[in-house]
Amino acid sequence: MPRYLIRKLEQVALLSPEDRRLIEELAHRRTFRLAAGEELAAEGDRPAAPRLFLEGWACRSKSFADGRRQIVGLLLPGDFFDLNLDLLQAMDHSVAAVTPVLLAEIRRDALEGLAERRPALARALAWDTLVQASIQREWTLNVGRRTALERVAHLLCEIFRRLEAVGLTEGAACELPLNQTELADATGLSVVHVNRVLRRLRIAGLLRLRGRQMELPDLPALNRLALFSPGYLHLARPKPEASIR
Amino acid sequence: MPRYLIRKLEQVALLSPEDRRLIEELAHRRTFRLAAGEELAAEGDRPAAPRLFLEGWACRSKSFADGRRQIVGLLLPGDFFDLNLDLLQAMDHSVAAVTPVLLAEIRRDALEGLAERRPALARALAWDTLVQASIQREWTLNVGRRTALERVAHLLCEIFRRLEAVGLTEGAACELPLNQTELADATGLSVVHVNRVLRRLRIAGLLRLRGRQMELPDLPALNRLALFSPGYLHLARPKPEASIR
DNA sequence: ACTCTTTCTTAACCTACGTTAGACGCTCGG
DNA sequence: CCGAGCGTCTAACGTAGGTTAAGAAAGAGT
Repeated sequence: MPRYLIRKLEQVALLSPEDRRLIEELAHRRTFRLAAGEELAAEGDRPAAPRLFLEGWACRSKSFADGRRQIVGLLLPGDFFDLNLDLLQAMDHSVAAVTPVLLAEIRRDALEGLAERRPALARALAWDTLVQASIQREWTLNVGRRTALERVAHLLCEIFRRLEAVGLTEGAACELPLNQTELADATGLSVVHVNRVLRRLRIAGLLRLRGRQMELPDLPALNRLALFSPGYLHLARPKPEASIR
Repeated sequence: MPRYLIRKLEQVALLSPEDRRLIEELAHRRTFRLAAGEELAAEGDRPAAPRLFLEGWACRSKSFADGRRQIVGLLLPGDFFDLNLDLLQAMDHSVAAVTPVLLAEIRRDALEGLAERRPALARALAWDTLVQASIQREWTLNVGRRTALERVAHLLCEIFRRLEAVGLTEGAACELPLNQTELADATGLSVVHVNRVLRRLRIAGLLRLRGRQMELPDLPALNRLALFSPGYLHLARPKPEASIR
């Protein structure tokens, strides 16, 4: 069931069969389904138990009273939300399902003493948390210093690479269940401008969209345009041709 | 020596004298000094041992080959850099001293088994990591959705509140060793525009600058202008009058 | 087949911010 | 005391991206 998580962790850690069994066990206890659009947690809520995304996309977002909204992160299959977040008093952001979602609740006690019992697994989970932090820094850079074109392109490159890491790409194609409003909120742009940028990418032959699927026919060119250097994802086996450095 | 860290942690956790002794011990082993402007780590470097900032300011930044640069975070006295970062292969960002800095190297083995030996302390350290992540999300929101005026104001509010948490404010005043270039890089703006915004804040009576000190004569008004709600800092005792929610 | 609703798309216009340029004042080394 | 170098400040102008508005497409439910 938690095959995406396992696939991701195995890119950077050697998991024993016992580790894999433990992950399965972690993830099997209690699973939930959410419909697209449903909120998992709202700003101000008391954080609940950590959860693992088994299927589907969600996003973290923060918003102002006047309606401005920023998506501050994407949660893809195999991602945790949030391993330790329940130490905090109140959520500082919301989490909402973008597509129908399947998730597993992780019981806190299952993680106790993990560092001693299964050090490789504990390290892999710590690695995942660090990567989430690194992605967050890249997003700050993205909205802070990239142009609109670079920004959207970068988001697409990141999504593709992250899905690739969990085996959810097919050739140059993958899912893209975000609508243009959501792309705008993730990049700090207006919907209209996102539309303009997508058109330019399409005309340049760098992007094809049909329904909720996207295809990136010339990934190296898109990576270059986006100033995408995949190092920040800290994956062990980056595709050499996907790198600009 | 690590009094700022202790002060910060005691806002949210009950530390036993033994915990405090342990922190002192952690921090005393090896200390370093860096001059203003020196780099602690560069993008691509292999991460070193975790460090604790005892005195002085530093910043994390990422940049492009064409010179664009984004400061993605500030490291203030009492902050860690980075508790677990040495699990990663390569730094995804740089860290540079903004002022002369005093820091302590934390030996990894000192943290082993901490969860069992000193659970309250281990939780306090995990809390600190989570707060860093929360701040990073707020920065993404800041550069993504706030106007230039709000952005700069928000940065000032955050700096003030974080310094207050470690006891480094005096009345309405605190240090601000960042020059306008650095403020621009932290907010995703140009230097010229930061200057314009600072002028507006000064004229509005919300900011007074002399040398490397700033004074915020009307903090509630500045908080409102900045859309600053201190919840994301997850401090236990927020000043009620400093909140807008 | 219909509406209802959401999403996408484009055009016309506007503004918040960036860019370029230069003046002015520190401070620090010689 | 001088200049070099850096940081601050301001003005003039340019542009990337926002806003408003409205039509076209695409689903979703009946």
